[in-house]
Amino acid sequence: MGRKPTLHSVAERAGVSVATASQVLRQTGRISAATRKRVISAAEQLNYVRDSRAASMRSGENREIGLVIHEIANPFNAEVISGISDFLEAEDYLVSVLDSQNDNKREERNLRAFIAGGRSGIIWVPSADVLDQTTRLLLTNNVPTITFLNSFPDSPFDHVGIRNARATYEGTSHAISLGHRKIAYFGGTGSSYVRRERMRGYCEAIAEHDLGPPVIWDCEDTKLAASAAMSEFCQAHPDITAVMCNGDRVALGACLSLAQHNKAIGRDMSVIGIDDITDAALSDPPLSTMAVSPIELGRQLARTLISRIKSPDQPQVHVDVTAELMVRQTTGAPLDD
Amino acid sequence: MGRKPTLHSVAERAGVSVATASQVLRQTGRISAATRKRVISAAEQLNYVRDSRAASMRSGENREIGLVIHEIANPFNAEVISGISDFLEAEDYLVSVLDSQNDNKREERNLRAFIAGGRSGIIWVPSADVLDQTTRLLLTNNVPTITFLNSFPDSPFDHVGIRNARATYEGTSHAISLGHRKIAYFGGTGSSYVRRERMRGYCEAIAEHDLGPPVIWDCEDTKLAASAAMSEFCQAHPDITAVMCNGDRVALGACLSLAQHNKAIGRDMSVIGIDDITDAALSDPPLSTMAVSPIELGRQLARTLISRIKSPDQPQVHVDVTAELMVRQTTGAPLDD
DNA sequence: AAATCATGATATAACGATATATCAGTTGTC
DNA sequence: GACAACTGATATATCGTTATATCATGATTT
Repeated sequence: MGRKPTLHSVAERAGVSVATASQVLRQTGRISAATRKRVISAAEQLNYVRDSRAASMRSGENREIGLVIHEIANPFNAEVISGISDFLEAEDYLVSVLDSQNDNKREERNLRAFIAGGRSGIIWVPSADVLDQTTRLLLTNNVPTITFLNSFPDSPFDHVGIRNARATYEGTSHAISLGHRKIAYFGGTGSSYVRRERMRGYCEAIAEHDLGPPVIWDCEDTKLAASAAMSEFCQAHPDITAVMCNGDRVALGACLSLAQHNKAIGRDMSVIGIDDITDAALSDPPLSTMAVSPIELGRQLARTLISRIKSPDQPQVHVDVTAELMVRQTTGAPLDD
Repeated sequence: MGRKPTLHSVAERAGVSVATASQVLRQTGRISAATRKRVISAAEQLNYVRDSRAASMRSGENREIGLVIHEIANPFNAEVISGISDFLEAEDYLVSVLDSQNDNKREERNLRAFIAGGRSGIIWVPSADVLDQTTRLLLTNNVPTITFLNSFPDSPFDHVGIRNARATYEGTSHAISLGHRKIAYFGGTGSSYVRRERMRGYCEAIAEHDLGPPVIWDCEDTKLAASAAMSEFCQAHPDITAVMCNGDRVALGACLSLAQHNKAIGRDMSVIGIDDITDAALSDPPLSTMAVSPIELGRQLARTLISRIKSPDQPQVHVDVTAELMVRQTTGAPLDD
């Protein structure tokens, strides 16, 4: 079995022309029941798989979507990938994933590969610092593109994300309503679109209640970094009683450090996350967080992308999904002084 | 910008033939410095991206590898994907991922898509119950395929995985050397290749020390399921003092339940995992586990796959990476009765 | 019986690139 | 000055499909 079967070999075995074989396998044209059966059986016997490169080149149709994400190992990202795949598979699209690992050079290479492969659409979680050329590449090559979760200034693309400012505003307000007066924003680095929005919501909430100047503490977005950062943070700001975190992973890292220093989480220090990753509910103590539904994100994304593919000239679309407050056990009233 | 730029439009703008343009962009053939410059500049101005479908169809070369995994959201899987990508990118391959979500129908669809796309190699984590037809499809279409982590009976493919039996043998032996006499195997369901091997290593270790019949407790491979299962398990087997777990995720779930029932982990009950996922060290208490290096897996995988692509007719290869005992704080001597 | 129509199949030209052969010119050799 | 050898560029066939037009053939109409 030296080479792989082609439409030619299927047609030959069935004793018909390639044109006929093609029509049978695509269920189109006028074909008699007898020859249809012969072709199908020949294809099965040969284990024929249509070459999608040739097919999509000729027909212009390619039911494959490319997803470029900047960190597959991020549990929230991993969870939403499943959500996306489910919805797009229902529409008979296939979603393949490339990981850009937060590197804008790799990001461009990955997007370029999807353009090169003639994907019918691209879903893209932009890195914090997108290259100008990357945008130009996508535009000139005319691929329907949607940014997801993160965006960037003057983006010409459709966007599906989270109502970030509102999420942190409500998370912070939750702490305020419990009686906290000294609340910090904890985690993240740099100024991606997502983080800017989240910090804005936090700032608005504390400004509204005259809780003094905002306190923002940077740290890398991993559990390990967050744990180390929280130790330093407690030393630097002993008066703070609640932290609105940049995400669940950071929040869980913070809790880890607090537990190790024998602080009572939800009493000495309240912690609020964003995302509601699976581990949030399965941590000790369970994390209070602003929950985002991967299902809902997947649904919106699929809808927006398909609508863009169908009518490429419609005006830019921007959809934001609302996060819901999920009170568990890392938030509570502050201790009296 | 109606349509996307092609080699034809680049050649036209540079005032040369498509053949020349192609040679310039592939850095082959004899081309003068002057025309080379004109072509490159034309390509840049047009934001030209080579259509990899046409290119790979004609040349037969396609530096893309497909990875079919059965659960992207599994943290261990997510971590090894990065390891794999790193090594294969160094060899100038691109790795795209499809998630089969543990469904053998979807698994076949995904593999079929990679065959259809003319990938130069496929890395595949087989589901627990692979369809016969799936194997035939891969063989007849002549795609270099490597199974990864999991395998299945009579697999004709190269394999890179973990020395599973040895890992559980050593994990169990570690518990025995601490003085434990009642040790169970905890977690997983059904009988995938991986789990069979892991149970075998555990059985061998306890048989070697005459520790009675093996105790095996099934549960689904998630933290939530493991937590619930551990509660039941403690009721059913109050005499057991150590569990060798089917993986870190299950081990962490077990710890969660133990903590909630106020059992001292590492004293009342010792817990050993496999994998050493990032969270293992960042849990409270940190998890003792049989550590597998994603880097090492990635290296072996890349090497095996590339060697198979280069010489398709070499005999079947089987590589297993050794897991190393990593003692943290979930294992300790059992309490006296 | 000639004209019309539907049926089932096929021939052929694309899609966008690359491999191969070829072709003018120029330069070099004896 | 004839022939070879090299240089830089091009024409053409091809990869495996699908879209379109076309073509026999037999059935139906007038």
